[in-house]
Amino acid sequence: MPVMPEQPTDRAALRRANLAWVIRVLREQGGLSRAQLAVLSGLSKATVSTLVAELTTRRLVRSGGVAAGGQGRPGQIVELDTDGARGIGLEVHLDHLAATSVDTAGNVVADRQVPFDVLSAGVERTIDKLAEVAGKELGDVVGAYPAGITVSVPGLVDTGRGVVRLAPRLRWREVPLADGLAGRLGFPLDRISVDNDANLAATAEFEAGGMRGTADLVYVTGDFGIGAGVIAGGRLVRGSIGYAGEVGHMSMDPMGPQCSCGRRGCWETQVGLAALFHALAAPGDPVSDPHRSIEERMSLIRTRAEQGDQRTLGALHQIGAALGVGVSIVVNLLSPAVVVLGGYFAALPDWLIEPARIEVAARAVVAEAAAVRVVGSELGFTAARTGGALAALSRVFEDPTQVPERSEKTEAPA
Amino acid sequence: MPVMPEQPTDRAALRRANLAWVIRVLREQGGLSRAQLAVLSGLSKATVSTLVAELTTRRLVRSGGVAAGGQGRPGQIVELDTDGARGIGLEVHLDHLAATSVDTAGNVVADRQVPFDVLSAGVERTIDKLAEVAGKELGDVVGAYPAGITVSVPGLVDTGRGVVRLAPRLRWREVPLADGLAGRLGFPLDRISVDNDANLAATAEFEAGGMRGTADLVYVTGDFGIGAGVIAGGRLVRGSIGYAGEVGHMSMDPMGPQCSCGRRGCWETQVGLAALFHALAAPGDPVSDPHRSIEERMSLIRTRAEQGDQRTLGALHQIGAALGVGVSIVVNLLSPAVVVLGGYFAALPDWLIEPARIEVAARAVVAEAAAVRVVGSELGFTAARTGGALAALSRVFEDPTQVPERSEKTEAPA
DNA sequence: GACCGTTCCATCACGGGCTGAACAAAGGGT
DNA sequence: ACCCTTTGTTCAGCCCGTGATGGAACGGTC
Repeated sequence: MPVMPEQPTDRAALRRANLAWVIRVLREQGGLSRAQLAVLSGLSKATVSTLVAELTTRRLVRSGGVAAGGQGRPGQIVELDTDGARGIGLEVHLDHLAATSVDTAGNVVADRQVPFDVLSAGVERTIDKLAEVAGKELGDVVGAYPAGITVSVPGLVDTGRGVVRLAPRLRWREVPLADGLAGRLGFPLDRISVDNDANLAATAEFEAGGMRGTADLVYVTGDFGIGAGVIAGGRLVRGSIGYAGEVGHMSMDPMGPQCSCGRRGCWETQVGLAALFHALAAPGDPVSDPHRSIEERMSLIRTRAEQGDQRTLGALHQIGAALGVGVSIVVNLLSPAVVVLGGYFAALPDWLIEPARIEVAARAVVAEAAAVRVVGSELGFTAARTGGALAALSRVFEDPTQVPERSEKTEAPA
Repeated sequence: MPVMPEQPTDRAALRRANLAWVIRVLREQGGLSRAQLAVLSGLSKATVSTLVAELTTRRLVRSGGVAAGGQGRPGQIVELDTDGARGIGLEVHLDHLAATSVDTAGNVVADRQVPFDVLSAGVERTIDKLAEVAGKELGDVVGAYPAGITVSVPGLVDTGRGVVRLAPRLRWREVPLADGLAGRLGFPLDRISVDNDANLAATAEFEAGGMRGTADLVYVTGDFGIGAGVIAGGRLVRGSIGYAGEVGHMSMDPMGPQCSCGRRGCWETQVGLAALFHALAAPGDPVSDPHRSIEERMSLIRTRAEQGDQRTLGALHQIGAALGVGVSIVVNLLSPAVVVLGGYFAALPDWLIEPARIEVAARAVVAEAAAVRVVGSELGFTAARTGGALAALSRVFEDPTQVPERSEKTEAPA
């Protein structure tokens, strides 16, 4: 039985939609006067005034001075009240836990990361520690409304129930993460969600950063595993069971090297971190030393590339080209405006991304499709948790009425 | 500047949304009483009654007898009035033009196909003939409201302007098809649209047929070229410039055969019709004879396969497996619930689809993803124009108020 | 067959939200 | 100073969904 795509609308929903519209347009266009909002929306000035008044009592917008220039009475600017609400993103990673808060303008206002060995701690103690980190982050949200918490996990997630179905790198299976956090934090379960790291990184690029508002965008994670987050038509593509974006095992070469999954020539064997280390370092080379941090090893590689080391440059070029071949498949299938390369790809942009661009351009079906932009992520390794924070905040933009009203008395009289 | 995703809502939009909801739910669930509609929608019975009354004056719903069983007063069934509106789908194909009309229940009520050589006729005379065919189809729409016309074209389309950007097989480039038809037919331009054949075939499978309502669905065309139509989350994925679905030139094997695009190992070289004919027939074999129709040649192949011809069976198995490898890439990226194989794939289902299924299942990242169903299209070669008709009709489901009101006097008194 | 309970549907006064016009407010131009 | 322009608020009005009420239709029961 197909699920009904949209709910029928009553008056409250009408109001919610219009409040949400005002928030969205202010977020995208910055401060505007009521009159400008009325023109943009097609609603009457009276309606806009009441909408702004209601949003003000919920501390989602505030007065932002007067508009300069022009003749006639200057408009009073309405802008986002960035102190009104916060979204919180948490991140579970193999070797650390992290938390990030964003305000309604999309600015990161707090970020903390603690080293943590998830494998040796096990599931329960990891959730304990994650709740502790989240609790501190919630403590930093002083006057603002904590809209929600979204946890980024490198694995397959049942977003409906907040359960991590399978995260091989964490050795997690069927972990009820949202429940665990809700219980430990005393935070409402329906405002806690869990999602895949690639999906959230794509969300971050879409909602904030340089690619903001790009409705068709693909984010590719670069780690030992390769994953993708797909945004099409301004919506995250999850697939029928929420497992979209599993591009690491695309078959790229039937004669290629053996993959951990048992098959040959998966994309991961060509462009994964293991492939990078294998291609540019002999055994014993510090670059291959698993005890060093990824950042440190990236820094070593960067130094060698800058010094013109031939083996390093050759390996990077080869991996960049293979990256481009895989990206071209995604591009031809989905025709995004931008492909954002994250993880280690973004750490070595000068040597990986240009070869990838060339390959993508050469494999575009038509010239226009070659106009796709292939860029490194500006958010770097914080993309996933930033995306989580933005995703948590987005519920406010969809339904501003869930934010509690405050006493209107916030300004001192003259 | 990002386009504002949704418009602000005024009261008329509220009404439209609720009218549209009633139509949609009746289309998916069949006839329902007002009371059932009220429970399903959460709206009051009073509101449902007024909605039904308004839809009745527009001849989109009608009374459908009384509900049997149960105690209390039996409900009066409200059902779609299938005579109220029609969607018209046109199809431009290399060797024929065709038209199809569907009623609001999704039934095909008229279908005509005329042989036509698009290449020798040229653009203008093709549009002339297409308008003639469309005019006859419009003539069959006697009392019903013709909601719109959508033309299926095997090529890249600017759906916003109704222009065929590039259709190599038709040798068309920058053809303003919607304008041409509107002028010749005297039909309102804003109700004529043009779309890619794979997109429309995917729409047809999504809106009608056995896969109806499957929100995540991929349709793969099987012809000389290979294309895909992608539906994700119940929405057609067009990509940033409308060129999504160009899967024919996915790089499957760096050492594979030369492709017409200049590269090696494109998927098309493995599973396109040319690959099929090459694999299972020597030169001079009637199966390779380009003067015979595709249907005739498929029939020959089917006969040989049924007789157990080893070369035929081997070739089909090999192509089916290559089909599965490509499909697995799409499945891992998008995680659809169903992949529908159309074109010639659907004409040889017993020999192509089973090997494809095996390959897809073997390449699924996790067991649940292997649950994807790989099926042949039931709509066969009419999928694209049926999808066009359904797409044209869908504007009525989105905004029922565009259908003109009629005099309420339709039933004879007792 | 009369009565009752149940369910369905239409009607109507009510209320919430948007609208359009009128009006006060705040600036620039002459 | 005066006028013009533009902004934002106020208010009566309208539209649409709501909840209550009551008639209608049917099964069950005595």
